[in-house]
Amino acid sequence: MALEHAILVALTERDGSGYELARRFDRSIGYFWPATHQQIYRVLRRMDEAGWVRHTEIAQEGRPDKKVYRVSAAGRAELSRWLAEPEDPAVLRDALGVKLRGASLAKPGVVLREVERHRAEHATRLEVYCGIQRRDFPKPAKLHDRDLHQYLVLRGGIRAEESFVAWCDEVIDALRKDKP
Amino acid sequence: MALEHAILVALTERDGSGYELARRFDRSIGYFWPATHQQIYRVLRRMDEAGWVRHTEIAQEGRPDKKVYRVSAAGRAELSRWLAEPEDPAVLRDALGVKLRGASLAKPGVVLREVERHRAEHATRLEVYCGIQRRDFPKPAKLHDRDLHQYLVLRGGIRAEESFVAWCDEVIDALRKDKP
DNA sequence: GGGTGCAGTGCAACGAGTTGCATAGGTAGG
DNA sequence: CCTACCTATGCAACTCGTTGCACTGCACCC
Repeated sequence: MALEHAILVALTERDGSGYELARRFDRSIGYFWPATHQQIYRVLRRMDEAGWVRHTEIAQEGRPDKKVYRVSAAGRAELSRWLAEPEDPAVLRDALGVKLRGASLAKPGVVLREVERHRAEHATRLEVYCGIQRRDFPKPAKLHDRDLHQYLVLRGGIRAEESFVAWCDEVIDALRKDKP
Repeated sequence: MALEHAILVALTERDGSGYELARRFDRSIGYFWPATHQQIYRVLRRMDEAGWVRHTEIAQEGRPDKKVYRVSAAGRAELSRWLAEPEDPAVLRDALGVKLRGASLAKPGVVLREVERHRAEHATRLEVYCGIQRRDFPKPAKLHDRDLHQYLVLRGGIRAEESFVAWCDEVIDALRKDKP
């Protein structure tokens, strides 16, 4: 139940509408906590009812009105309560592991090709993250507080993708050698 | 929708009851596709109705009867169909990233302690996986087919935990230095 | 002129996963 | 002796997340 809190963090960084939050999730927080606009709208309404956020309706020309949300004092209190609360460590959940484990039940090469496909996709993500790192954090040693935290989160994404790609390479190599 | 397929893989390796499958998930496949006994029971019934598995009721003394499931021809067909079907790569989803991003909104040290806690838990998991590796796969170069696949899946778990622990160390180091 | 994409909100239905509980006898430990 | 856990199944209720759709109007490209 952390989408509420992910939204609180995002809104603390900057106020925004549901739509705008969904875009931001696509580009940053969503790398670590994906969410669709649907989910965000529903949760924002719930948070509004709970008093964690307040909204201001903004009339616009040519396009629909929007509701811009900001975090209330209660929301900030809830966020700092949650930050201090111990969280269960996340678990892995990747169907590729299941497929690999069942690889001998498919035609030869089928799972190998799937691993290669996943490798390519993760390598692409890694490229994206590295690009962000080069562009936004060229001098990591100088970073403090918020900027530092954002950088470290990105580092987590980079490390995760790197290790996934390296694993794929190990798997691809082993599967090729196993087939004479 | 891969729990069905995870169960098919597990049942192909060895027939079993719902309960027994739940135990096995706790100890092996569940490292990559966690599932509770509840979920497994429900999905097994659905799979039975769909004809992917068949069950035999086995009377026991002193304890409840059990239903032992085995994969049918239709189940094997479905499994090989699924294995050949491209899967969307898994996404990261870890609340620790959200907490880190919101670290400056909590009292100093609160998030640092949480990262340390997670590091410890992931290090423990890593130890468990390494133990399994030493015990079950002392000579990885000799492995083939099923054994090789199982080993490679385990390697994925090890790499993921290693990289998570390394990231935690980077974060802990950076957070300590940032606080004068 | 028609398709696509963006901005903006939202409903309705579904599927996946979690939690609490119930039943029932056996076995182990404080 | 009582608590707690193990084997074994299952119901009920819930939360969480996904997918498909609807409406409006502008801008862009072919």
